Amino acid sequence: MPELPEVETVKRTLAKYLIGQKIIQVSVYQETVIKIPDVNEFKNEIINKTITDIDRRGKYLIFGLSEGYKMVIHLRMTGQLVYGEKTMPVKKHTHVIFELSDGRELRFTDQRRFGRIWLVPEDELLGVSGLCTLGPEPLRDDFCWEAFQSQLSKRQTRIKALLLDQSFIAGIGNIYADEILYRSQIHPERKAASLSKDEAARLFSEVQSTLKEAIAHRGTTFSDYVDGRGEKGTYQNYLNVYQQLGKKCPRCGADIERVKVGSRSAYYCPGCQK
DNA sequence: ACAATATCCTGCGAGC
DNA sequence: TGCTCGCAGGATATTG
Repeated sequence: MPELPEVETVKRTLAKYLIGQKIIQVSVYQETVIKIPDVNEFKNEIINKTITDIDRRGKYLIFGLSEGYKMVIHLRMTGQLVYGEKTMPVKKHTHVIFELSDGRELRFTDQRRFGRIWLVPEDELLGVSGLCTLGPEPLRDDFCWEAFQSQLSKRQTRIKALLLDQSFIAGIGNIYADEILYRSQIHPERKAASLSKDEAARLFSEVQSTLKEAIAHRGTTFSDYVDGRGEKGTYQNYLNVYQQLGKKCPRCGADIERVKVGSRSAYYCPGCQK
């Protein structure tokens, strides 16, 4: 599941190779992945544009293109964006291939077909669904403790559900929500407003440190995730609770348990998450 | 405005 | 062996 650390790693690996390259040709094999505009217009508009920069907002990748265009890509669950030689075997579920000016290719594959691509003029970027309602970026300097605490105190939903809400905070998915709550020693079913100031402060801090550590380890590869060069991450070796059912808590030795929060699994330690 | 739930999609493993 | 069922979860639409 590409969450903030995985998308950030894809961004960094791709930036090394793609900036300055021109898109020579594009093939679309699964039309539903192109959200905006329609496929023919997408092809016409993107050909001969140069990639000027790559940015990330939450789990969205934003490619700056020449002539003031932006291409936005969301990998959702199983999306992969890999740069490499034309001679690489074409994987099943390859939906879009971009041919680049250096003779290599950028390929978008997505087993579950949840991923989406938008191409818009710069001034219509906020028209990309989800982008304009995105909450604060947790690793930016302007991630604000006062606002975080104030928002928490007003919400009756369970804390795990709130961490997954992209309009509350951008970039956290199921893996890091569980890991962040474990490190903060907070039970996933606690109501957000019930957290003490100390608990909220721990949460605010662990959101940032967990995501930073995961980026340092190039993300978590649980099933599908690979970076922009097809390499797996290593943070799966450092998980404390996510998918660790039946294992012992590294902190207190209790058995890790699982509950449903909404329709998602939440893994936690019943011994030390209160 | 907020909270909770159904929906999309494919592959995989469990159970019979 | 081969079938069905449940599970995995990001974001959005819908319902209460």
